[in-house]
Amino acid sequence: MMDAMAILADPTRRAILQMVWGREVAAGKIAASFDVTAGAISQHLAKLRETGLVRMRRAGRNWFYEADLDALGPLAPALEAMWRSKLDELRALAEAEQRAIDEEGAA
Amino acid sequence: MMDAMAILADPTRRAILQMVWGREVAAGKIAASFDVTAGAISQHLAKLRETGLVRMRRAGRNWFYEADLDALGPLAPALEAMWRSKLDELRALAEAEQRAIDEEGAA
DNA sequence: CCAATAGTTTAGTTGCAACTAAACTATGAT
DNA sequence: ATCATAGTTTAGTTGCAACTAAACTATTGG
Repeated sequence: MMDAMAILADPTRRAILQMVWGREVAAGKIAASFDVTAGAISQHLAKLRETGLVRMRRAGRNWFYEADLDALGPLAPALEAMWRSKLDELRALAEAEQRAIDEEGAA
Repeated sequence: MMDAMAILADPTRRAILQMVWGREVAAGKIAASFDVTAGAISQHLAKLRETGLVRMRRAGRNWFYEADLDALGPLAPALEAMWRSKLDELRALAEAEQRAIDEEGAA
């Protein structure tokens, strides 16, 4: 079996985890937001499930997944911080672009 | 290039990082503590270096490596916590064994 | 200058993780 | 019962990461 760190090494799996962070999402909805096959996503979900990083619940034909923050232990806050700082970077970039546009107008 | 998370997915690289955590260690000393070739360890060190996760300093024929805690960002405390809890587990295990021995003597 | 030491770098191999396509399972609707 | 939907599972392919062995670079010591 792969350890938690190895599971999180894959960018697709990290994106999945981010998607089901704090809320349940159906497998189909997850699969739809990636450009790989549903089978591939299902395999990623299976690995996340086997490591206990996500919980699963079936409701009719839908399988709802959600991150298990407790199982992630110290990695949970680390991931949140990384995602947050990534958002911060994007915001900073957007602001820098806006400034560039403003200065262009002033020149 | 691999991202920090992918770099840390490899158990050997994590063990190297733990070894140079908070102190400089020569490449040779690092390599000696693993059962793979020095070349393999050098390649791991190169990846850690390229990602900025370790710093390097040459002194004569020796190359000293040390973890760059700042570069690890939110992952630094997470790794420390994981290592600490691993130590805690080992300690708990050792204590349980000691108790078993004590009870055997008492029986 | 020559040999030894400390380590890196390169070329080539090998195993495994991620993927696709297709088969399969289970539920819901008609 | 039959078909559609939602998803998993399996079989097979492919690319890449980790490894070894060997060549190479740079420094120290005689």
